[in-house]
Amino acid sequence: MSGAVTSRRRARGTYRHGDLRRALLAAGIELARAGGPDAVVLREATRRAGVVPNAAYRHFASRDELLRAVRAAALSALAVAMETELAGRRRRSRRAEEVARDSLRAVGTAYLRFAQRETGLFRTAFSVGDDPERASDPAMAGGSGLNPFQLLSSALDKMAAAGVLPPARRAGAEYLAWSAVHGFAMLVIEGPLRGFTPAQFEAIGQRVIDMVEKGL
Amino acid sequence: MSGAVTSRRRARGTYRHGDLRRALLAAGIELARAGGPDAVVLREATRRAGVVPNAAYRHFASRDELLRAVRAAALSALAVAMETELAGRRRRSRRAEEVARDSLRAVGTAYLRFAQRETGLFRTAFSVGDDPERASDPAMAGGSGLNPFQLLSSALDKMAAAGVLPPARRAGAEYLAWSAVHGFAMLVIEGPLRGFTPAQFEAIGQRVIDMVEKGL
DNA sequence: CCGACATTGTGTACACCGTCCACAAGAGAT
DNA sequence: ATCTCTTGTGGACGGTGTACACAATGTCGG
Repeated sequence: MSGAVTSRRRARGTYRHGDLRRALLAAGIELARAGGPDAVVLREATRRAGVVPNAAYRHFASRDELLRAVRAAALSALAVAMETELAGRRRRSRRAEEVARDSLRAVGTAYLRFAQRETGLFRTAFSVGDDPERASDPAMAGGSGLNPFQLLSSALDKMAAAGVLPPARRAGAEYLAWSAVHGFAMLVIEGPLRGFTPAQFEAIGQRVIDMVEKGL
Repeated sequence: MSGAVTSRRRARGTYRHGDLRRALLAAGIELARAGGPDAVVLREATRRAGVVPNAAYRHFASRDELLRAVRAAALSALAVAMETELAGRRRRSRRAEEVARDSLRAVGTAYLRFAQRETGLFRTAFSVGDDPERASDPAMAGGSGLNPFQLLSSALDKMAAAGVLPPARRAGAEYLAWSAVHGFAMLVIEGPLRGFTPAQFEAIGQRVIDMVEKGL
């Protein structure tokens, strides 16, 4: 009984893992996806990577730092989802006003759908505290290099440029739009609105976006 | 060395505690107030009550059940804050429309201020999953017997009655209003908007409420 | 080629957590 | 006074994050 049975470790013959940081991050993401932030447990990630718990400390200073890395990946995935939704709406060219409005709707809709489809990642992305607006970290950006917050800002800029959003109300509009959509997502995911069917979610979600568009 | 030194237990001479459930709940509330839901740790609560960890299991089936009780208390405190804010605005009598609008603003403002002042309790109230809409539990109501959600509904009813909110848009309006305010609170408390000063919080919070009023 | 050195994974250990089980101390009814 | 039910105690187990010493491996200057 040397060492091949106890757990499912040792699929690897080499002493060195080779790509442990990435493996731990991938395991962490999988855990977050399935169970949200609390499910990101360091020991389980190392187990999945086929490595002893302490090995993680060569790549992350603490469980919390691993969680932050997972969080960045989740934000990045959200950014990609937004970009995809945005691209899908650029079909035929229409009036600039309509395009601008549609950008905002695309961002909001992608946000809500992501929250619904990737609940664990969504919760992980927002249930952890981070330093304020460390916006420049490319780890949480999408293909365009913009993170979710910046994508929203860009949509609002477009609205302001198209004259749909009065300049006086442009400043801070991110906060208003984000608040509404984010709050709705949270209430449905782990709040008192749990149990909504996907259809209800979609319908009321669109009404939330209507409210933003109208009330901004 | 019989038993009087090790921890700070045994301020009590009697074997029976007498009011352990309440003591544990009080300790749990204090923990939640100071550190949010994760800080509600069963063993610490028993320590503060001067009792051995397992004693808690005579009153709560699990840590989770203790947490739910704390959560109910937090919701009740929020309801009270709303009621206070509502009462404070009923100064001179004005037009019904204005009163109705003001009720909604009072509910929203109280919500945000509570989130700001009692951050730990606020997070506890909403960061834990519960069965959908177990609305009738009086443990989470305020002095009026209504819980926060019901207070919001009542404000919206008032608006509908006063003709400020078209009947067609009354249904589901709770979700819209709540989403906006809740989302803002979450973003400021533990999201990317952390670091806002109280003044910013108050100012943008009022704009969020403006948006709701206008966009509903 | 080979030994010094930096990197990365291992082993052992600790404190803390939630929870299970058997048992003892008291309260209340008969 | 005894019987029984409730409530607190003691001890244990498996799980977690993490600190420390050590071993295996890669790297680089000679």
